[in-house]
Amino acid sequence: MYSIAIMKIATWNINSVRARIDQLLHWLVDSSVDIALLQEIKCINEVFPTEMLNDTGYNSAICGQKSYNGVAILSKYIIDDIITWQDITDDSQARYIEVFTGGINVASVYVPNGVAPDTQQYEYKLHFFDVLLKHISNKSNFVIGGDFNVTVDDNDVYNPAAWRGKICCTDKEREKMKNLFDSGLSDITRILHKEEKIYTWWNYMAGCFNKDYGLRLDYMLTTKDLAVSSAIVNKQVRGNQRPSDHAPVEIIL
DNA sequence: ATGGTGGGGGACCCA
Repeated sequence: MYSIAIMKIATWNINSVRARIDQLLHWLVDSSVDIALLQEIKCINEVFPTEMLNDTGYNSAICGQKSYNGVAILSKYIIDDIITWQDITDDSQARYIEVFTGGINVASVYVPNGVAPDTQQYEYKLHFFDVLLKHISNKSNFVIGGDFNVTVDDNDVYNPAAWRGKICCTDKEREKMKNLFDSGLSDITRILHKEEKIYTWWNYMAGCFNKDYGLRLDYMLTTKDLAVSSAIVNKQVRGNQRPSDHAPVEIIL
């Protein structure tokens, strides 16, 4: 059963859902988001603001963790068939949740940061991509959004020369993203905005947002059986008081 | 110049 409705699906690394619940509710309403994919909720399921979201018209599926990580999916539609990373791997970090809602399969992912090449965390990041690729291969009617912590090319980096070889900009990480694209997932933001500089994350430090010193780390990837009419970065949300360091990416399906 | 900010939780870890 394929959806023929027009829907807005968006991803946002919120950097603590409890610190930004008011911003979340305003964004959902102001942007008319139908399905929201959240990362870095930084709380356990029991203290996620499920009731406030329900009062605003959203069901929640949560894969939480104390203090760090944590992902969730909010939907105006009924949520079925919830799968978390812990259901499909022996990894205890809360970085992936997948559901069926609004007639499509949707996943929210928070790829490890990786810290720097030649670290254990970097190897964990590369391995995470391999496990993710294996899990999502051959899916259809599928949208996966989230913080992939990788730039695909120089148009995703404000200062490519300075960032070359640094974390989020290494060849090995970019190869993992290409593997996802080769498996049938479309980088819909880039497809609809070729050759543009696009960023979704700006460091809190040194006024990076005001200088537009950013990276594109957040993506909405869609299988080719889905038609997407727009994909934008909502920079207004990054300009809020006490913002997340990431801006949402919003697509219309 | 190796700084700067921010969230979690209550000293440092993570980004």
